[in-house]
Amino acid sequence: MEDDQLDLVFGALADRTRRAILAGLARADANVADLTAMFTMSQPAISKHLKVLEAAGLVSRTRQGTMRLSHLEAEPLRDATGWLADYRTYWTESYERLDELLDSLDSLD
Amino acid sequence: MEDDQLDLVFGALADRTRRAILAGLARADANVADLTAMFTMSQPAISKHLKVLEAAGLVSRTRQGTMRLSHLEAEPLRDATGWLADYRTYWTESYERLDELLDSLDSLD
DNA sequence: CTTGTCTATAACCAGAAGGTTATGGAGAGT
DNA sequence: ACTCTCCATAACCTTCTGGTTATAGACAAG
Repeated sequence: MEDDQLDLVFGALADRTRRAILAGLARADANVADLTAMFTMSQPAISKHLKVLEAAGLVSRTRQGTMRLSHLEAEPLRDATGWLADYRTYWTESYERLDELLDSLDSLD
Repeated sequence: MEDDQLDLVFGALADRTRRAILAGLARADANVADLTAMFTMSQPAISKHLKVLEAAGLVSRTRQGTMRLSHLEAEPLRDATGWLADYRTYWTESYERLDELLDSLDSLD
């Protein structure tokens, strides 16, 4: 993965509002009004966050009548995970939580 | 993991210089002068980056005579990976690279 | 104790980030 | 055509960020 792309992805994830937006979109696609209702924040602020997420490739959007539906695109999250995985050999703590993570990853198939 | 902590970790990873510093520290501990030599950047700039990494818990530092050795603390990277793992079910692309990642994670024990 | 090396800190700067309010444009319905 | 809703954009403000240079502090060695 390109450094530029990682900048955008990690940068997008560095804001808790954007992480919360992703969490919301994980449950269901949503329009801007829906997302604005989820936060104590103005609608333009949400639109800006969506633009950041879109630039990072984490969200795609389609017109649906007068609305614009935001959809989670989780692919870059895998790429980011791939980058992080390079450091797994340096995870030095007890393996409890690591096992947990591995279990959850294994449960994929 | 706390939201505050994730802010710091993802924020720290959002800069390519800091990611490169982590990559360097993965190979060996290093002092500020060493790291400064690795980049076309002033020493204070590197010190600032180290401060950010330290705040995120990704680097610890010990005095070694007149030097200060920086040491990689990868634990927060695992926490970040854990957060990202919640989205694994939304990785929609072909499973080739995912399998690769799972293999590498499995090879841990 | 003076000198030299390594690092931190201060002061500064330009630009990016994250928020606001105000406004304008696009579609659907009447 | 009007209107209402949904959303984007512009303009603005404040704070944070990432860099700089200049300087001061800590430690080792003469």
